[in-house]
Amino acid sequence: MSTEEKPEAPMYVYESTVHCANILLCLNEQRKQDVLCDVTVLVEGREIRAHRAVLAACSQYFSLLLRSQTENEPVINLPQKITEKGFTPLLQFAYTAKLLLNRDNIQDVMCCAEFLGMHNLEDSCFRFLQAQMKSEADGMQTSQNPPSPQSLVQNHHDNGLEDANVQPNDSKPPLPGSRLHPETEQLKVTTNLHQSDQAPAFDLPRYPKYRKYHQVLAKHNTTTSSHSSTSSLHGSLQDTVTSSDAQGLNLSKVKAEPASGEECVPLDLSKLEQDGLVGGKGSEMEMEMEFEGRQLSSTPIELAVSKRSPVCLRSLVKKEVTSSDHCLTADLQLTSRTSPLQEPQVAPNDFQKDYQAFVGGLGVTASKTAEKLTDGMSLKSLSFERICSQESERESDRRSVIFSSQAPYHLAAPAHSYPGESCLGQETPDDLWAGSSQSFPCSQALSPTSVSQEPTLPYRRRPKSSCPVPIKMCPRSSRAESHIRTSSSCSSYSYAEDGSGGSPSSLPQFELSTSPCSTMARCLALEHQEHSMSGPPKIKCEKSYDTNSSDESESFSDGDSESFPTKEHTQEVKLPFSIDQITELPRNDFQLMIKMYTLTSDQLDFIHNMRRRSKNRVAAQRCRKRKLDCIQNLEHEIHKLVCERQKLLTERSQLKICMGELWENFSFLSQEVCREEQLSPGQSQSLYNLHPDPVSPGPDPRISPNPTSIDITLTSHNNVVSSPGLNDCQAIVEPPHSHLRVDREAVPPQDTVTSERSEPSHMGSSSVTTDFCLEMTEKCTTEELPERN
DNA sequence: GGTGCTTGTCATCCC
DNA sequence: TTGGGATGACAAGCA
Repeated sequence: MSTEEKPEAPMYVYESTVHCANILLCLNEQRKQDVLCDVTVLVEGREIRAHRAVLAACSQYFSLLLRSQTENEPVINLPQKITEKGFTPLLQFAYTAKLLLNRDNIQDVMCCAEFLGMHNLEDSCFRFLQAQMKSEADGMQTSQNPPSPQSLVQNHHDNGLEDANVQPNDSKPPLPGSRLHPETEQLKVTTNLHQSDQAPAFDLPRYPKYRKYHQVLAKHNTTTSSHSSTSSLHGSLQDTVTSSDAQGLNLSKVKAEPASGEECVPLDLSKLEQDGLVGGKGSEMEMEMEFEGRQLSSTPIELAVSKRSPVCLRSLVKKEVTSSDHCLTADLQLTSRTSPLQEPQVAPNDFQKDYQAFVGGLGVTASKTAEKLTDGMSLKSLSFERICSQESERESDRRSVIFSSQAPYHLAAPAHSYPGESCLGQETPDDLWAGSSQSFPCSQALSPTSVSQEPTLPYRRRPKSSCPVPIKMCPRSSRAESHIRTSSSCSSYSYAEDGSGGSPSSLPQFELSTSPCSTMARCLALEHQEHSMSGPPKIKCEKSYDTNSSDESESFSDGDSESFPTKEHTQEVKLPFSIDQITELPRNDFQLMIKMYTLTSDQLDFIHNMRRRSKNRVAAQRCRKRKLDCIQNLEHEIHKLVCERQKLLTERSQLKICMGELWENFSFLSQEVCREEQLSPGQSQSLYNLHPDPVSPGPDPRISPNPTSIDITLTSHNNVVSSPGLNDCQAIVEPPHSHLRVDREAVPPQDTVTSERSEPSHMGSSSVTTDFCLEMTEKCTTEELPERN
């Protein structure tokens, strides 16, 4: 596949199969020639030749090192901590976007990757691809307008595969520089995820049951966040691994590892079963790109599917340690199998050889890809086979996508799961249909695991609704339905009424309610087709009344016979799907599912009633929870307000004390000033001129220039401050309601009250201070008045 | 048997 | 028009 031999071949064909580092190589042939094979890396004394640009681009370590290194220093001696076992796969990954991991090298690879700064290997690869496609689309827009990855993904969605999770995580346009160091952005996203997924701190409700409900809800949210939050991947995965220890490595759980995790690489699950090469789809992708230039039809889907199966390296290590004996081989599915480097156990020499051949003969191996296309099984097929090995292979592609997209939702549900049902792979074909709700994404949300986990709780257990039971339908009879619910059976469709685990609102069905179900509907369709071929297994979905059936019938005949026709008492509704499907499918999928079957009006009524009740049940639970939250919030607000009021009251009392002291001081100072005024009238005049009233500048001619004294008396609420010189001058302040009387004129004293009240702005030098006092007093009184009232 | 709590359901409104 | 969410009211089970 040497590009030298195929100069006309688009460069992106080559780069599309390699790691993002090679984006540097694809710019032009000249530059590529400049950077090829110019560095020798010494790993444990062994020489490994590599491209300077590749090294620099794929590793922060090399990037920094080579930046300062001259062309005359073609040898890089890696530290001892970098082993050949760990470095070789990484270098191979840099060229092929294929990371081969096994139990022997994974630790070394992780150490090397961490040391070299090769984070987000998968992400960088996806970004590379997207950037490539985007740039390519931009370049060819005038001639061909090739579909961008986003549009392809959109088309993919429009085609019905609207799995929200089946998306490349780099749907955003790549940022400049994000190709080489995408971890910055990814870390940001991770942080946001972590923040947004933080389980809120729940205030425990007062009521015991609600408290229990909230506790479980909080626990669930924590669990969910741990699953959705990258930073807590390890812990959650540990739980997962622990739970799956009994069954070995749970592939579905592995597949459901969040894709946004740092230091995560996608895992080709097929490697768990066959330690050989896969990536047929990747080859297919490459071949399409190579042979048809911009034919990317299947690429985004493959991208999406492969993105659905990432697994964290650390998680892999844990799995390796705990349960897995398989050789794990990470495969981005974006690479071809062209390079012989991709043998799982790559000897260093082989690698050198291969990678030199890779340099010189990249194009040569391309033809081999086509030959190998049919050999390898894609991630889709294999994972699907792993998950649903009983399914026929005639629709393996499509359905593998479906089930691959499904699988994570089993993980997305809280760590608890049905014992023995957590792995789809364990399902029998019958389970797949009759128990389809078990494999149903949302059904996990309603799994009565909490019941099983809390066996002491005397709640009504919810039988496996996925196994439809006979249901007596009493259409349009609320009473009857109420009996159905409250009877011993309660049952076939009621949740575990512990208010917690079985509470739909407390479980992640809302998080899962969108996309997976559409695929599930497709599954249903497929299942339906299958079962149509072998005879529709008309499942009797009939609500049983268990031991109280006689009582129930009595109750019907006693009190409820008026509310519905008698003939409906014993009417049985046979439904071809489970209760979970009725209640949990999204609207479109639900309608789609209904249209698949020919249902009678009774069946439709029953289905719609059940669905409505289910929805309303959940809504009621949410509503009550909200109500309780509101009450709690209000109580909290009240508590805060009471505390604040206490604080304000204390502050006000302190202010009163301060005000009293201020008045005393002011009065005393006024006395002093008045005495001095009496001694030196001229100074008083100058004082007036220096401190004019801000409202009426300049001394009022009617005011005597020589006030003898100012007597301020605060008469409000017994805070009376009298000056010792009442006889000399009077400045009476009555703070309440602006009853302020300031008399600075000793002569004539008889005018003081009226004149000052009518013209408060003519208070001269003391007016400023008096205004302040007035203001403060008014503030005090106005604050106190409402309290008195 | 009365009471309080919890939960499911219905009716209704609204989007 | 239909579906669904929100919510008050009611009924039943349970301790």
